[in-house]
Amino acid sequence: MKVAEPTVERLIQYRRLLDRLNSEGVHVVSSKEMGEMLGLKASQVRKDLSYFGEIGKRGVGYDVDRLREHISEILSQPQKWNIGLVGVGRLGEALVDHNAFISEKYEIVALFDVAETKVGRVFWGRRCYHVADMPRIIDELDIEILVLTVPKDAAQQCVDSAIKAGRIKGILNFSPTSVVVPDGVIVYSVDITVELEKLLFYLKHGGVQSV
Amino acid sequence: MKVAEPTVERLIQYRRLLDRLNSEGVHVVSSKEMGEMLGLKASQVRKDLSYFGEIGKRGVGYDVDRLREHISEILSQPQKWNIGLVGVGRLGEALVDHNAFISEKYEIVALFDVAETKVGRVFWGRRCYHVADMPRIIDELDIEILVLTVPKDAAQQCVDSAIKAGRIKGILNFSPTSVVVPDGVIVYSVDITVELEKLLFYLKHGGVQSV
DNA sequence: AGGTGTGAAATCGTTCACAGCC
DNA sequence: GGCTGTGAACGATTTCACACCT
Repeated sequence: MKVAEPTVERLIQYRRLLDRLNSEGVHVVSSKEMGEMLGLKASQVRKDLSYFGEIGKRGVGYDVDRLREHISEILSQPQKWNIGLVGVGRLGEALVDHNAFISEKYEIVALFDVAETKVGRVFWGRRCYHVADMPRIIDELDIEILVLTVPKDAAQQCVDSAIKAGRIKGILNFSPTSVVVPDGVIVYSVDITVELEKLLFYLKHGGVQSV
Repeated sequence: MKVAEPTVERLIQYRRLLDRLNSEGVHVVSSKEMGEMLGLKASQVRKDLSYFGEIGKRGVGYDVDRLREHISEILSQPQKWNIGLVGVGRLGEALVDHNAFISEKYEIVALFDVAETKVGRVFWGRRCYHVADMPRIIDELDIEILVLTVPKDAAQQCVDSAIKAGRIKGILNFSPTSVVVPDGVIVYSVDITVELEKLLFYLKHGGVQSV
C-alpha cells in the first residue's frame, strides 16, 4: 500500500497522541478531538485513518487502544536498524543522548569524527571512529542509516565516503546544506536555518497558518 | 505578494546555494545546474525564480550575484528579532551556540529554564531566567520569537505562559509534541522523532524520493 | 544551440457534504 | 443525535511543452 508523505507524518503524530491519551486513561476519542489537539481538520483525521480499513465506530469515535495498535502496525519495522552518527559536535552529542534515538527500532551504534580529541573516545557507550574508517566500520557493524551533524563544507564528502561502502540506505541530514546521493538512497533533511527563516518570512508577511 | 510555503523553502535554499557558488567564484548558473545541486527539476527552479520578475538571461542562465541579491531582498527582514530560548538542556545548549542562530536578522537574547542549577547563570553570554519570569522578561526584552527545547510534558504550559505576555508572534518548537496556540501566532515544528520515523517508513517500503 | 519565462495540463493533497451506522 | 467513511469538489503545487530571446 502506498501512503502519501503528509499522511505518514500525521500517522506518527496520531500514534504519539494516542500514547498520551492511553497513559491518561482515555479510552475513546473522536476525529474532532484529535484534530483539535493536533491542529488538523476532523475530516483530515478521518480520511487518514480510513485508508487502512474501518477502524472507528460511527456515532462513537475511535477506541484509543485499538487505533494505537493499528497505527503501530502500519509504522512497524521488520528489523532493528543500526545508525552511524557523523560529526560529534555539540548538536551531535545532543542527538546521541536524545530521546528520539532511543527505541527498539533503531540504535546509534557508532560515532564518526575527524578531531583527534574525539576519535578513539567513547561517548554514552558509543565508540568514536575516524571518518576515514567509515567504509570499513559501516560494513563491520552493518550500518544502514547515517545521521549527519557535520559542518556544511564536510557534508557532501562524508556522504560520498560513507556511501562507497554500498550499505547506506537512508540519511538524516542536520547539516545546513543539501547533499546529492545516488538513486535508492533516501535523504531527509532537518534544516534548522530553513525552518527559522520560514518562520521569519511569514512573520514579516501577514501571518499564515501554523505548521 | 503572496508566496507559497514550498516556494519560500526553496528560495532559502537557492540563496544558500548562490552564496556558495559566489564564494567559489562561479558567476553564472542555469536552472538545470541549480536543480541538480538541490535535487529539484529545472522547471521548478525556473518557475520559482520567475515569480519575481525576469531575472535570468535566455540562452545563458542566471547571474549568481544578481540573483542572490534579488532573493535576499525577498527574504529580507524589516527589523532584528529578539528570540527567547526555553529549555537549556543539551539540545538547547547546542542551539544557543549553533550557526543557525547567528545572524543580523535575529538574536537569542534570553534563556529560560526551571532547574536551579541553570537559573541565574550565563551561557554563551545569555542569562538564564526562571520560566516563571517569562512574561516579565519577554516584555522587558521585547521578545517576539520563542525557541522551545523543553521536554514534551512541559511544552504546552511553557507556551501558554509565554503567550500571556501578548508579545510572542512565532514559535520554533523542537519538543516532540504539538502545541496549541491562539490565532495569529505561527508555530513551526522541527520534530526529530518524526523525521526519523518517516525515513524508516520509506526505508521499509520501496524507497521514495529524497527530500 | 541553449536556456529562460509561462500558460496549460497533470498531479497531489485537503476539505466538503452527505449517506450510513451506532 | 453524534460520528465515521468516502466519493466528489476544490485548491495547491509540480511538471510539461513550447514560444521567445541571445
